[in-house]
Amino acid sequence: MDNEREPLSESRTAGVVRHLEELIFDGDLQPGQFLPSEGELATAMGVSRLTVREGVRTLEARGLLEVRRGRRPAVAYPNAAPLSGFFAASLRRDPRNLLELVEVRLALEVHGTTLAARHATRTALTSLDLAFNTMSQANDEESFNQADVRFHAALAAASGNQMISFLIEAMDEPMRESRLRSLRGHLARGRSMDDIMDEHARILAAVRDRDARGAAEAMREHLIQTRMDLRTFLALPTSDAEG
Amino acid sequence: MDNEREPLSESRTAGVVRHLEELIFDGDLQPGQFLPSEGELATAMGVSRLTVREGVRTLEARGLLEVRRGRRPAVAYPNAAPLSGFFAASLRRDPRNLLELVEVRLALEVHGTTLAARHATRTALTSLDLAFNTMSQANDEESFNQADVRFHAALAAASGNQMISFLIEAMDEPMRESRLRSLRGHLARGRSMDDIMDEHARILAAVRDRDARGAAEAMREHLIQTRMDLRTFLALPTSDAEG
DNA sequence: GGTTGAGAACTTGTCAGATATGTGCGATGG
DNA sequence: CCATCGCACATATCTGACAAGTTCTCAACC
Repeated sequence: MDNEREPLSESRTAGVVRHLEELIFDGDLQPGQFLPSEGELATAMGVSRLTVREGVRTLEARGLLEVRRGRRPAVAYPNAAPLSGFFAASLRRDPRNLLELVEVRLALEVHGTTLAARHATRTALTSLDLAFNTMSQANDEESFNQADVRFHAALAAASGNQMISFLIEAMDEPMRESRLRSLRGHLARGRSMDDIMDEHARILAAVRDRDARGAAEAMREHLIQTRMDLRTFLALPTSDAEG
Repeated sequence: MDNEREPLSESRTAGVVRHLEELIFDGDLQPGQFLPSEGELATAMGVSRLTVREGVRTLEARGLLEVRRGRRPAVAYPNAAPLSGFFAASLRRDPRNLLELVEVRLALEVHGTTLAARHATRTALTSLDLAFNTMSQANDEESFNQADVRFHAALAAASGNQMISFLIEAMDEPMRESRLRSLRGHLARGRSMDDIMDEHARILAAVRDRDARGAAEAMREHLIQTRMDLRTFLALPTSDAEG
């Protein structure tokens, strides 16, 4: 019972999508540069403007094009929007996916921290310092969380691996709410803000010392604590297994 | 000089997208179920069918809808297509991103293996066995690689974390070509297929023994070898740093 | 009664043409 | 030289129409 059936010939919209992809990838178009207008593309490809529009929409949703009224479509700078959309949709579909996302984040951040300890440039370390200081001076939950996000983003950036950066960044927005919950759980467990600052301080020190293993371990411990905080808030068993 | 300008009121298409998202997420529509037809949606939302179509296309690109000619749009089952598209686009934009992807994969697979050792069900172990045996009996490059992919996919699935599974799966297709390169590099380094099988055997054994730490370590070593293989093929320095 | 098959009804895919509105550039005037 | 005002161009959206694929209905047939 193979119910799958390939269309005999790809739809015109699919053809437009492929054509546009070729323009973007193989057409020597740099991010920020403009494509021909919808009308021009339509006549060039022998389809109606409507069909071009649908293709353009598809590539916009994939984060490859930037469309604004009155301007021609522009090649987008690489960005994490598609990832962000994916994670956000996963969470909206089933909030239980939050715990899965936390695991992904743990894996990526621990490895990212390893890389950061090895490759962080001076400027990367500077922005890491900045975020850390902002955190320590924050006097309300909101600004603290904001600085916390910036710290982790700066650390991901320090890894020199943009893919990791994008993934971390993409999870920030969908997990914004969970950060608050985690903080509540943290306090509910009788722990203080100083603990959190200590954890971050250890990470920062190890990265600065180029101690890859120590930095990874510090990050791992921090994220395991965070995971327990979240589980506490969600009233789930707080297994303290290490990984 | 803030050149950003928010549109005074969101475009109608954006409104349609939000409306459709609400239908999908909050509308008690299960994957596989159908939305109202484009025409019905159009009259219900007071826009033209064209506008509805653009919204539908957007959500299709995000992996939330499945559209086929003659049928109404259906809610899609959660899938990794958007992730796959993202990774593929990243690689097409700049093949150097391959090494970054390898790092992401290392982070996720190592952690996924840890989870697999802890949580793998009996059936998950069975399919892992199956993939392993298929690998060992493969007699050409193509079928070997195919079984290799299945082994890693089964391992990711055994972690019980669908998010990790999706991410691994999403990287498979874009990295298909690199797998061949890695194999070439492997042989170029004077190593044999038996080495690869040994590495996999160690992983499998540790997972079976519920030895989370050992499984993670075996996977890490395997992926570091693979990374070196790839670097050899690409004629890059093969740093053997651990992480 | 159950099965099959031909349409009918519905739905998406695509086209054409038209209007509204935002962008950018160049002419114009101070 | 510089600000401003149009005008050409581009996207956003609508209407109406037809082609082509899918599903449902119902009658004819075994």
